[in-house]
Amino acid sequence: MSNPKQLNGRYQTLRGMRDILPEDAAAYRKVEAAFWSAARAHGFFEIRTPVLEPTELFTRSVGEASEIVRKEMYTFNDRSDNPVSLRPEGTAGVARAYVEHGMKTLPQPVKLAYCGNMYRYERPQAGRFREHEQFGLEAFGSADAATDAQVILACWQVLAALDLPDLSVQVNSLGGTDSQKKIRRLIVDTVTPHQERISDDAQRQLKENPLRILDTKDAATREVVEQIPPLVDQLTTDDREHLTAVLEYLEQADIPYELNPHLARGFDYYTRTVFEIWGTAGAAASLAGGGRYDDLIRQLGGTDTPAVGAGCGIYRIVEALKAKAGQRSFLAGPQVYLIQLGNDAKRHAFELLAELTAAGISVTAAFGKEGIRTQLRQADKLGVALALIIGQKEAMDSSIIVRDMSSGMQETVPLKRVLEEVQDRLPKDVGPSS
RNA sequence: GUGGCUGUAGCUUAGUGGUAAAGCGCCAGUUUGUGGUACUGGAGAUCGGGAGUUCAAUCCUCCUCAGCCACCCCA
Repeated sequence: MSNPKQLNGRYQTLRGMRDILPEDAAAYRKVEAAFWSAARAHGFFEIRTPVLEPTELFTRSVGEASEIVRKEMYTFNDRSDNPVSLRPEGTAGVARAYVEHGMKTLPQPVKLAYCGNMYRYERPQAGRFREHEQFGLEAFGSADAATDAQVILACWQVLAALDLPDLSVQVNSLGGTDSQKKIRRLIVDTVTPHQERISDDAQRQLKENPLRILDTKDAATREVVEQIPPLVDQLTTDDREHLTAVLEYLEQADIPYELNPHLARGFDYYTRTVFEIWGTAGAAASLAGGGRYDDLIRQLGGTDTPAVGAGCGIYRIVEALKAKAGQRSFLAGPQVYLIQLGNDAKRHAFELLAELTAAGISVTAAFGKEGIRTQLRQADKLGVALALIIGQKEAMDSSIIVRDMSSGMQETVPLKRVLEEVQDRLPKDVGPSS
């Protein structure tokens, strides 16, 4: 409908989509590495599921009435006219895979980790895009509170490993199936008499998903919400004990948490424990969120299986990382710059390139450039540790100049010995990231 | 989906009702084969797109698209 060419006839990314440039990509790597390391430490196995799923998978799991399903899904009919959607979140697909592949026959709990792009057709805003990368953990087949705590712990450890300041873990319980009914009833009964005072959004929520009213930002609505009696009192004894146990485990692991009775989540499938981890920007940029979903597997056609999981937004974590005082770039450029002067030298240089790269050394060269000054200048800008200079003279007697870029000291060595000379002089601990 | 602000070279910005500047970056050079400083030159903008008003619009009006911010919601 709209013209795809916006920038003077050139193409640009779709709304809410963005290129992740090398600088940020390096930070993503860093975060992903921290995640996989924690996932491995906690015994989670990687799973990769499709980006595209039948639309019904999400309407069933995330919820027909949820904001996400109502207006934020990329939904369309494929060429066979089947309604399909880009995944708006990760849990549904993993849960589907658990059922589809009969993972109930594996030793329980089955612990799965994933990392991938999620899609939501929203209005872009700070920390929110239409495509975003998320990593997550899901544990199926354990109803134990310790499993809830382990998922929270794992997320916490990822963020802590990245040394993010001022993290805050928010925990609440929405109750199991029975208590949740009572809680919804209580909210509706308390708020309804004050309907005129609450916002339009809240009135809609009251009908569609009363739990959502809990975290309203509207001042007037908030006042009404404050009148709701403590929800903890509505929990069944089992639910209350479960919550208490989760909190006790968190304490044991030294995780500073806050019991937040206003915490609710936008997916309908949550039962009992829900949690979020906030960074310095508070609720406005929750870095991670998740909870227990004991009914989901059955709703998706599997046998009754308790489960708990979490998802974390990588870009938000990257933002928090970059905001840290004195944070340096994670970009790792090449270590060695190959300077060649003249055609003979260029041939030798190319041979050398093959040899050094095969040995795992990160080498770069600008073969189109001539002139030593230009090439040195570029080597400097790239911040390489060493420059290797080969000109006519060196090409003739099979030698090469090894120049240390920070000290300016250089030495001519036989071509045959370059590899070891380079290996000797490169800082050992600093390798290319990845 | 709702509301507010914004839109000039790759980036950050200046500017005028008569078709545009600067800094950074990029490219090339500053007599001999050596960088980080300095200097010189060059490339690069249909002033987001479209329509309108006008003799004339980058500058005025409208529409549209995009970006930013907030709400809804979420990572």
